[in-house]
Amino acid sequence: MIKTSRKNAKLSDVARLAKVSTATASRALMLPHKVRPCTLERVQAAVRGLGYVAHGAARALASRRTHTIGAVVPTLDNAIFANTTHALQKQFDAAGYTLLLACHEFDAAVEVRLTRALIERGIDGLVLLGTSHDPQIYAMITQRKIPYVLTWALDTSGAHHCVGFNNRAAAVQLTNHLLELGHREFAMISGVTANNERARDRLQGIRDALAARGIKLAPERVIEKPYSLASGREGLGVLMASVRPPTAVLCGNDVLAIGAIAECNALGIAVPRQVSITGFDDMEIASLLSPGLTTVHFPTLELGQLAAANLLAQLAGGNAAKRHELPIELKVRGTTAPPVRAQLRTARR
Amino acid sequence: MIKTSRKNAKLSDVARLAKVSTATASRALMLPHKVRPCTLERVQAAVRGLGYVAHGAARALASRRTHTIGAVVPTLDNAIFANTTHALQKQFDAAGYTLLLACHEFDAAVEVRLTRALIERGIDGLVLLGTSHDPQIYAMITQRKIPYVLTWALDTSGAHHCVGFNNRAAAVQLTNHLLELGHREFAMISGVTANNERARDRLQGIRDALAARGIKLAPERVIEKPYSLASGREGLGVLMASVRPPTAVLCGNDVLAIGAIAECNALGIAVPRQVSITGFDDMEIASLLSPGLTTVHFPTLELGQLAAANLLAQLAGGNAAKRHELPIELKVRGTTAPPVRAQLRTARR
DNA sequence: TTGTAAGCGTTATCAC
DNA sequence: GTGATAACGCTTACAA
Repeated sequence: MIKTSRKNAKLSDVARLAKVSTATASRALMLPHKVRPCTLERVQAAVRGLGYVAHGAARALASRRTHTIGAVVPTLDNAIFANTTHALQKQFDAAGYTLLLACHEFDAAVEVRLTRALIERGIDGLVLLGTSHDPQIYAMITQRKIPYVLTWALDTSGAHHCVGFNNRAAAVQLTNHLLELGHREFAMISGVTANNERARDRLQGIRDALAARGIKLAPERVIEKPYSLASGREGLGVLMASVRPPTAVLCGNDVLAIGAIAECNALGIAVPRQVSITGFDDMEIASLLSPGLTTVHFPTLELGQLAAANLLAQLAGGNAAKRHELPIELKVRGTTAPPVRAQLRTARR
Repeated sequence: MIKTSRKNAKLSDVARLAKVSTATASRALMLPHKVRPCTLERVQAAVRGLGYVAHGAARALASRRTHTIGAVVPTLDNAIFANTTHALQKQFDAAGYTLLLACHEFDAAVEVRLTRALIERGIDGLVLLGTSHDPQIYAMITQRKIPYVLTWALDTSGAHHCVGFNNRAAAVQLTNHLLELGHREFAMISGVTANNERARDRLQGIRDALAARGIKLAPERVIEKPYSLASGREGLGVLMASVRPPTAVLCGNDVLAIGAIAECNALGIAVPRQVSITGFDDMEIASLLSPGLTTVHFPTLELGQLAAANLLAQLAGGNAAKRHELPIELKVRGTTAPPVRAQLRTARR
């Protein structure tokens, strides 16, 4: 049985037991190859014998590195962010870094506060989700020279490292697909666009793609709601109750899309025969249950991996790409025929 | 414009600018009421002027508190853990603590390594998911006297603080419901039970409830697979292809259940007319799309909140409950009639 | 290869 | 209420 001493062993205890100086003991742990094998062995034995665990704060204070990386994300309630965060943690762990996590729930002021808290705790690097952030945040990390990477969206200024998706292009692609199917009556159930350039970019992409065909997205055809199933249901209800219901409803993310489909089911509206529901984000689950669903898939795990790799490269002093765009994938499933009313409307023109 | 000095301001800089000692400067920040208002004002002005941010490592070294709490969870890929983690982070943040997060992906050895890493980084408290952990983990946190709380499951030994669910009782409840509907042919698609007492408890609860009625769960009626949609599909396929397919399939979690339903759809098996699919965990999404689904709901957000509160109470030296069981909820939706074959089989006996 | 010793930036214990 | 000053436990020049 291991003897449990009153106090936790310190490096000096290890050094004494191994009959070396604290400097050598430290080296044995940090740079094993810079120490003679037999002394290394003695130190390691002492470490095991005492159950020594390094004191991170002391180590950080002396070495000026915490081996900790911060991540500030909107929320973990959304699978896409949870996945990405998971991937981040995994990659960082593999590189010997621990993850400090904070969720701001789409509140810009909270984001500033949380970021400040992380910096104060001490982080060697920072992952920020999205590109639009309070100037205070950029000021803090710039002044303290903390390496960072923006994820999910792509920075247009060229000032920041970023690895992400082109949300606008994704929206254009999805909209064009629907246009080719013959749709002309569009609507969107969008996430809240405030403090969320991903939501804004998606909405803009749709507007742009439609504008290219001379179609305008009327204000009453754009519903902005928080990401939730209930929002999706409500949004669809409002849209379909209007005098001129749309034939194609684009949803800001998978949760909204699922809610919209559920409401269609509840209202007896056939999908996609009467209305096409499409959306952004993963939706593996949704597509399983509603096989006709067309979506834009974003590889969130790869995003996390590459974002982590980018930041680690910066930390290693290597040459990390300033901008890395990940490809998205349009997943067309089920029917290719346009909804009934879309055909009628188109024909009438 | 704020002047950006070459180096980050230290407390001694603040003290000099405010014309006080570092001791007073420190007090002004830590115990504002122990300092005369006018000096407090001077210090605060200096802090603002210099953009001073405390050095966490130095602070932790001197005060022996990191204001950081660690959480080791299986994964964030599963919504239930992501939700709980989100709630934890939120609660801890509100109390001035930052969250260090690690995911072990159901690997016991990784869990030990990650926990050690968190301890090494310095944590004031620890949240562990589940009750079954490597003895090394308990040894480390006990020896270092780190307050901790076990979550999700309930500790039976009484040795640990825990706040969680009675997974076995939940399984009994769900099984009894199916028994009352007239089901006699049961099967389970379980998660991997190794290193997962939640999965084990659920399986055991089903076995117990059936045994009480003299029914045995045949080995070929228990399929153990990782939590994934694909697993659910495969599992159901195997079960229904057997010579004597079950009428009631209990799924270890929502993801497996959704997969099972999807496979039913693909195979043309009517749910719940030909087979009842039920499961554990949230399933708000699944139930929206397959209204007949009966599930056991676990309030994961409340769990996170209460677990955090328990740990914070311990940290504050207060009296935290040693064991806190959260109620689960059986959500019966849709049909109450037993599946067709179940009726036939029962009648034949 | 190893040892000596000077920090790292705070907090906390004393006196005053 | 405030100010010296000694920890806190480790890393890292610099010396040997």
